[in-house]
Amino acid sequence: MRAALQILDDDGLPDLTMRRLAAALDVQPSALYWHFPNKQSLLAELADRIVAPAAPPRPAEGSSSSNTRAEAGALRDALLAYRDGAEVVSSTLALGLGSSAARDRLTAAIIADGYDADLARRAATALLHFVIGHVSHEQQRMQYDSLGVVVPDLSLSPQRDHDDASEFAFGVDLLVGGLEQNGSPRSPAQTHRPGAH
Amino acid sequence: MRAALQILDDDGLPDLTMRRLAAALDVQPSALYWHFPNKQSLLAELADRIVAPAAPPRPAEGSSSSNTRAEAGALRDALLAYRDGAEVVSSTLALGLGSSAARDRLTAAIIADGYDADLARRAATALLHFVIGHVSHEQQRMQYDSLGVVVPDLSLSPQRDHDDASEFAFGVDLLVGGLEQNGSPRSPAQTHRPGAH
DNA sequence: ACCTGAACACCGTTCAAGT
DNA sequence: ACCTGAACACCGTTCAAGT
Repeated sequence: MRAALQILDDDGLPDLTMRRLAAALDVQPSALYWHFPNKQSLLAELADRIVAPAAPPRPAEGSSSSNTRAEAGALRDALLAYRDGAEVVSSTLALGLGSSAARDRLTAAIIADGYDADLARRAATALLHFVIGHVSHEQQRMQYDSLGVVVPDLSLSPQRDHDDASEFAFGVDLLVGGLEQNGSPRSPAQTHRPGAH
Repeated sequence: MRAALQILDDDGLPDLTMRRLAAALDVQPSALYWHFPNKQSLLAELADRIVAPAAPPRPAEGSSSSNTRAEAGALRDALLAYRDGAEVVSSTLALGLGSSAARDRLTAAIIADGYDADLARRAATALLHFVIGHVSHEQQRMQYDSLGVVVPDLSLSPQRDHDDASEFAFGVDLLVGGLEQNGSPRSPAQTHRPGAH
């Protein structure tokens, strides 16, 4: 795991191959298959380690939706801490393998902000998709910037002064805003569009 | 492109290799490199074709945020129309290659619902991340379901009756709700958290 | 318990050469 | 203009065999 995180951070996810990892450990590639059934499970464990330090400052009651915002920010920080961190978590998230910790933590934060558990779970899913998508985008742009690739800036985009952090906060605010108006804190569970099913 | 979409839909993105595509066209793999500089650009063009039919029903003025909701739904449908469609678009989205059509169309829909252009662009980015993340998740679950893989259902999730469509609608509603309270239609541009930089 | 050696069945990409 | 042939430098994974 330590060696894998090293390779990931130094050279990126595409270079994190079983053969390269084996070489870093002075071992034959086949040796890794005694410790992990396959590459996917190795990545899943890596994802857990990346998400793990995403502990939010502290649970605070009262201030509106502050726990949710803090948790989203902490998760972003955790993903940004390793190169291609978002991509690693994204790849394992869909498999049901690992990284449910991220969703669980977001859910807990939303509940701590006073929302019903079922609503919280669904909102956490939406928030998680946004967070991973956004950070993934950030990191891929970083990679292309560092490679000197001229990424064609969106042709008709006049100002590009919103930096990543504020754009991230904007997205979180949209979701939190929707949350606050949909099921307001301490209200019973309520579906968003009655009769939609 | 036709052959590539065929392979994608029949066997999924992992099986869409240059060699397999060449074989389907009765051609040597190297022949493809006369038509495309590399695999990435081939995928980018594929992504454009997948997103293309995402035309929303019709622009309607008046009903609150209906254009945005319709466009998001149309985009979801387009991604679902091909196996691993979301993954294809996701992979090219970050590169700045192609698939800016999706963001542009979402932006246009939000503007049509009466929002300021700058706000619309940032909201479209957030919405796009959610849509792609959600559909990507849906499709990966499909793949594992069809393979008979027992995906460990979230341990402490009592009811799992919200189907994908309604969960998708819920996420869209959250973002649209946040949009409605943040910068209400026809109001001038306004930052979300003054002094946040 | 943990690893090696050797193989299997693949990849994307390049490039001289053909027609 | 469009393609072949042949190669380069890789992949993930399996499995008998070693210690």
